[in-house]
Amino acid sequence: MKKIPAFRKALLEWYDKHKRELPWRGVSDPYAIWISEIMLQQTRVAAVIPYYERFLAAFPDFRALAQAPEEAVLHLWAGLGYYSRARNLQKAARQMVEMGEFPGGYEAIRGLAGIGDYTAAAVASIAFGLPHAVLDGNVMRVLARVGNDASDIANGQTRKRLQGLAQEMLDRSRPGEFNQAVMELGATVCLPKQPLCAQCPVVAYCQARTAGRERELPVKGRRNNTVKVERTLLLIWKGEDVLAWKRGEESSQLRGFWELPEPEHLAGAQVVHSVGEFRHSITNHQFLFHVAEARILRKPKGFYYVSPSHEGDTPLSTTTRKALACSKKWRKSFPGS
DNA sequence: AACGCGGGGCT
DNA sequence: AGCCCAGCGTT
Repeated sequence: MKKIPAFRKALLEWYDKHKRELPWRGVSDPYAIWISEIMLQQTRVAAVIPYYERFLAAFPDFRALAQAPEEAVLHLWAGLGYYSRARNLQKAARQMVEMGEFPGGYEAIRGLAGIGDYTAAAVASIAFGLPHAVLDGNVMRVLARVGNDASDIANGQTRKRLQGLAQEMLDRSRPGEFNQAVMELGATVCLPKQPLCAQCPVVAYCQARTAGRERELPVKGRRNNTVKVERTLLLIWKGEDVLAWKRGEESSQLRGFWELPEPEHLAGAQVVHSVGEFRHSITNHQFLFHVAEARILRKPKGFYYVSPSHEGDTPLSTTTRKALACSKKWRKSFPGS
């Protein structure tokens, strides 16, 4: 692309004036920047903010995080999704304790658990001012449009080329802010469906806009169809406690979280009544959960009565919490039952 | 290269 | 009803 210096200048001036005030903006602590970047992986800013505040209050530095019980970390992460991020976070914190410090170079950062190309470049540039360009969904969209590039961004070769282009565009005097400026543009102006080109500081450099094709870019390969599944969760009370089981180490998903039993688990369970239903969609599955209260004669092996109100040592899965909410709502409409 | 992983908000 | 989101690790 021509006029790269002018592009950088226009973008950075816009960023200085229009950037959103976010809790991790203006922070210089690499630890805090790292936490924010991990939370922001595939997760919107609005969802991250409250988690970020709570997490930093609970674990102010990598030593505190390294020492914490995994249950406490998962509890603070519950609801944010992609739980391997939380486990890798703690793994990386322990790596830092071994190293004696937060690593200050790109390769060392890239070697930490849960850190890939994107996050390594983000932390290196924002926390340490190193000249590494980030490439995420926002950057790919902006670059594909600026260059009017109709290549499939799901393709590895395309990504490699875009990574090179991003590196070429990077303002080496302000790498961290330039990276954030491109992402900010993608998040607030260069939107996927309806780009706000009238507000765009670099519209003059956008070849897709010139061609009138900005809404058609970027091109992305089609993904899997969604699968619909119907299931039932059982609430079996013993006083204030409810019967649940814990996902063990062998579980590939939601490891360490507590789940409610289903009829298949409990051959002898007698359903008392239904308390409602809720929808829950994850990745390409769309669940409809029926929720029922039930009774059993004897506690089955592998199940325990846990207290939903003392969630500190029993992280509850989102479906468990939604089912408990159904029960609470049902009780409100049928008091005394 | 393809897939699994959460969950929510917007179109 | 999809699409998309400051992606990463495994196979």
